[in-house]
Amino acid sequence: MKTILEADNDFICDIQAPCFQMLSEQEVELVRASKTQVLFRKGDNLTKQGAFASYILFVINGLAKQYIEGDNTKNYNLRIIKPGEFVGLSAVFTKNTFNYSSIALTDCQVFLIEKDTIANVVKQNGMFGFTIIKRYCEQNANLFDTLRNVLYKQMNGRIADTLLYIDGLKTENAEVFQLLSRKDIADFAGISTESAVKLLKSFERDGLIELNEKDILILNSNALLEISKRG
Amino acid sequence: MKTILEADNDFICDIQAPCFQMLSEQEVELVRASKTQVLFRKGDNLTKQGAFASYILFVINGLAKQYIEGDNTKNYNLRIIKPGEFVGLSAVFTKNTFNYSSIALTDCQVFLIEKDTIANVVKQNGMFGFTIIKRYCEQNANLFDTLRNVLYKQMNGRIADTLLYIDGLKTENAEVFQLLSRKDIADFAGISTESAVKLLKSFERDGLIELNEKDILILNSNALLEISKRG
DNA sequence: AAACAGGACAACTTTTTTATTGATTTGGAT
DNA sequence: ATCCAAATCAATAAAAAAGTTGTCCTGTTT
Repeated sequence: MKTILEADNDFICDIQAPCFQMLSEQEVELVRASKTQVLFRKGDNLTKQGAFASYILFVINGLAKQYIEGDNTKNYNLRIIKPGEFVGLSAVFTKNTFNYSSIALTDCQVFLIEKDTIANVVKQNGMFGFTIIKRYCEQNANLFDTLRNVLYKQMNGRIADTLLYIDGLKTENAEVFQLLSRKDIADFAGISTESAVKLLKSFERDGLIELNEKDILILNSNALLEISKRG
Repeated sequence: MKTILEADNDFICDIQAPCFQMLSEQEVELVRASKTQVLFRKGDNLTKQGAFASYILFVINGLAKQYIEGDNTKNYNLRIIKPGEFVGLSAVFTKNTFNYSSIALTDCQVFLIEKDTIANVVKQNGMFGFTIIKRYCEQNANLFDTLRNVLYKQMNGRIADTLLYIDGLKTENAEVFQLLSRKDIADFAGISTESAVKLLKSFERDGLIELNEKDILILNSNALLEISKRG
């Protein structure tokens, strides 16, 4: 008997995502043979910082949150992982362990591909390798932005940044703010929850944003951009 | 700078657990070289059903819960994982993926050992292999009990079983019941949460147990044993 | 030294989750 | 057809978590 978890496996995850289109029949077969599909429930960890990474993850649908864990309970949120994105790319080429954790914000269909398989396909297929490298570089560039953010900006700039970033996801995922608590937002900005709450209220008072329960509407993105730039 | 996550790594996890005592200097070195230590926070997944398993986990301290995921939201709890126990033994020898999920009930210091390493050490050291097999068999035997439970017993028997099982953990972990919700208990017994609540109350009325907030005191274990046997 | 950014703490409110209870339904066994 | 075990549903209560706000403390900047 097939459980729901396995059902329609072939149907759902036949490798239709754009980035797999450039693979040859034989290469697709390689990937298909080594992959496994998993339903991560809301709240499940997709990756755990420090755990061995023998595979990469490719998110088919659902949203997840990638973060680094510090001491005690201080996490820093790095990004929202969207459908069509990879998690754990660095595991393939260098590091043997995940250097961040990630957790499902909604149920996520994900498939896992063993790193040897990806490595082999990359070696065979330059074009595929190219897109992988490109993605990896993008993530890397974002890391630099993040670092700059933390190093040089203060509260206002950071939270403005955070709001603009998350707002950018709203086109594809209108409900994204509903999935995030004030603590989540604070952890994106790298400030305390209380400070985040206060800043949001003050932005609202200044007419920059509007708070509807958990949803946040950006009223004046130029001003926010300005605040973000000013730091 | 060392983060708390890494600090005292060598100190905490030098392989002092009984089951590693029988390893030679050189074998310990093998394990030490391939292992990584991770702090799983309360609520983190130690394993995810269906994900690739390239390592086994050894719990140093903390408690976790192992369960199988069904369709929708129906989970079945298999066991409480205690310090000194392995998770994912089957990954080493046969299956390439975890066939259950597990989640930390408290913060857990765990170390992860790559499966190749364990396999090699087992091949070298018969005595170590023996204890690994022994543990594996124990887990297996418990699985049969579980199966029998599900197949042949009804509510009363199942919840009596569950209570006796969890109560057995109280000697080492007095607070174990505090870590479990009524849903957790229901998922151990494989019944609905509401039924679990009602049965617990009825057991209390009959003087078999005493409910103090989340803690449960067994007053008449013989009667519970009887109920468990009767099924 | 004064001003400021921002975290920590405490008190409190609101929201969400968990627990509880009774009523109703379902699907087998008898 | 009837009885029973047990799930489901619905309403409510209780507990826990999240959000909010004000005050205070600390380390920097000017």
